[in-house]
Amino acid sequence: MPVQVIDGTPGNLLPSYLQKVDLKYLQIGCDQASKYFQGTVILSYPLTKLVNGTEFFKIVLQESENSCSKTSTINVLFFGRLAGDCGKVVHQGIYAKPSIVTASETASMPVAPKYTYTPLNHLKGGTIVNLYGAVKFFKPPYISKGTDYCSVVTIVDQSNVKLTCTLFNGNLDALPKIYKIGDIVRFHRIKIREYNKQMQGITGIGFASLTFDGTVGAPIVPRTSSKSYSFTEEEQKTIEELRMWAASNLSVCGPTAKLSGVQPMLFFDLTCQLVGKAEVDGSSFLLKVWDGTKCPYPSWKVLVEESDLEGDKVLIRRLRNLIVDILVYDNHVKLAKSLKVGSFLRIYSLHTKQASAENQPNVSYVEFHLHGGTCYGRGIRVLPENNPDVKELKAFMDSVNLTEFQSVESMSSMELDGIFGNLSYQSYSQRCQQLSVTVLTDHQHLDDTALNTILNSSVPQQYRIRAKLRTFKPEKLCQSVKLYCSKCNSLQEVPNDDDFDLILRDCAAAAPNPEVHNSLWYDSAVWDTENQGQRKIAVHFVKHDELLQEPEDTLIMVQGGTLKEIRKLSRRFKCIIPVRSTEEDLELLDLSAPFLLQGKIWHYGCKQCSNQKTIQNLSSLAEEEPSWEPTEIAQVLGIEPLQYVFVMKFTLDDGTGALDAYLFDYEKFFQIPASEVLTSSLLQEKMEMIMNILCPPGTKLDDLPWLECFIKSYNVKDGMEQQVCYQIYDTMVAEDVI
DNA sequence: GATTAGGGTTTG
Repeated sequence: MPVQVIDGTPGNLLPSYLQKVDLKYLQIGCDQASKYFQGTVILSYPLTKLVNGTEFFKIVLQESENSCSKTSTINVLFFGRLAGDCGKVVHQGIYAKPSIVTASETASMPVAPKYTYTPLNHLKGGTIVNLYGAVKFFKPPYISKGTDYCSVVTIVDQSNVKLTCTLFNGNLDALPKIYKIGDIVRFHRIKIREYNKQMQGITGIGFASLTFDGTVGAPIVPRTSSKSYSFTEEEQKTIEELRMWAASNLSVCGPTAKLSGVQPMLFFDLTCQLVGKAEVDGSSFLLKVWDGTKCPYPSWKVLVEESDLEGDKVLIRRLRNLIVDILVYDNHVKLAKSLKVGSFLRIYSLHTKQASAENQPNVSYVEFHLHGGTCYGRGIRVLPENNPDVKELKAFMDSVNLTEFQSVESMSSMELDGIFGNLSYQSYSQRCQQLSVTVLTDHQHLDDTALNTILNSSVPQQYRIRAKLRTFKPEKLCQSVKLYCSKCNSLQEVPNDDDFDLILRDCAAAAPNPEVHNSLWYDSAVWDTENQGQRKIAVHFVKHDELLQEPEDTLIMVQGGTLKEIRKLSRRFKCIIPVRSTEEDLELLDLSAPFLLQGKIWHYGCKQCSNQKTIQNLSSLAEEEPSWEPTEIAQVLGIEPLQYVFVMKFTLDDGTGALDAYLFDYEKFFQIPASEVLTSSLLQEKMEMIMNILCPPGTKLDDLPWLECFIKSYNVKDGMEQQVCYQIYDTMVAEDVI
């Protein structure tokens, strides 16, 4: 029997003439007849046959107590009967005393070898071993100061012993693809040595690794760059056991967070998509990323030249309220530069820092820094598209955009499916490029806020929004014009012509008092009417420098005229003030009538806030070169003028929600003065045309155009009830619409 | 062909 299996220390059972040698003795030419070699079987291959039928068996032995040999393992090849006998009894872990020893390399084997894995509490310096472990800590591969990428990985197994491995490779792909704490790794041919009185693992020739998701029950799919690797059912069991053990013995809840969950002064791992990048300076680099959620704090925007920014500008603009700017520094710059826009990243130990502007100490914002160095595993790792976290992120990002797009654009299901694929970027861009029919006159730097966010936010606040105009009120546009008193904030209807006519007729019933005709500052003229009984019309022409001016510069005061006559006069004279006469003086009519008519604009005063003064005060205006400004006239007459405003209710919808926002506009929004629209059919037609563009009748929401608006929320007390209202401002219809 | 780093937060 050429093979004998012995237990315990073999030394005493061997013939005494045999002398134990170590590997360095095994040289070609040395007499090995009286020598033996002892080692642990770290690898055995299944018994097989060579092409000529000879039985063949291979094992790898490792010296048990290696002290100074450079090589600690040796391939042992058995042929013929010995191979058959050994193959039946030799298995991994036993000591072996081979009869034939060769130091030559073997040809590659066509069968899978069986590996031995050393528990972490059985490691010895100077050995090369195979290991399994759960990742307790890791630094994602980074560019070392030498020639290679470096990754530092601390693993632990059921023995509860840790091993920190320093892994180098010029090829990033050859390093373990660890994405998070708790991942399971299998290292083959890792060198063990002592460093600082602790065991250390380090890459050597032939190092290879597999990495597995550490989640209990998750599919066991190895992550590796190796084209061929062994993987047995037994190893699946090993992984599941390690997963179970790690689940209860390893703190795997890493500091991951969504952007929506960031807090200032925090280090965390962010899983995100890169949408833009730009060089800032030699030691810092900008990454623009998003994860589909919104950072709850205002975040900084790092200023870079537009031309330096790489990425889809339209997409960046579209996602601007979800994108955060991350500055990466020093050693991370080189890696950051190499990142591809669109790729999914995990950024480890990202730092959020609260800061405030120098000139606005009350306004704070959050900065995102990836500082230099690799402490705490600080770094960036590209995640593959098939990574479960990436899949989840993509699904979430799709849903974010689906909500927005479903209601606002008609998209095919194909477009929806691949919204973040390359194909869809184009259609995405086209949608983003769709111009708004309104533009902001300020606040362009602000990000859009979704309507549902606004509806759920505290009041008062201001927002930039992008929405569609579903409906508006009043439908009859003339009804949107009101009179507003800025002093008492009251709104009132514009009196109609008939009301004015009635007041005029009332006044005309009383004859003008000749006592008050002609004075130092006006000349008076009286006309009789034909076939209208006693009615007389008195016109008082206000003089300047005791002289009458040209009619187009002249203010006249009219008494006893009808609406028709006054209209006629207003076409000729600059200003008309309807008056009546008392015993002592001329005086203004009731404030239900306009106190001043200038061409087509009729000026009204607030009944509540006006404190009428004598008409004699006008003489002071007449002395100087009179410009007859309505505000000046109102002021000297003690009248609080009412302003014409458009008041409309817009029902806005952005797909996330809908709200009613009031438009309160003198002229800015439509670029039409509210004061002139009632007396100009041309302006009325123009306004109608604009509203037809903003909200074409009979159009589906999907096909409606976009409106960029700035709105503010505010509370209104209606009796006991408090109501939240929204108002549009700093917004106007785009020039190409007008 | 050796070196790189050798876990434990920047200070922008």
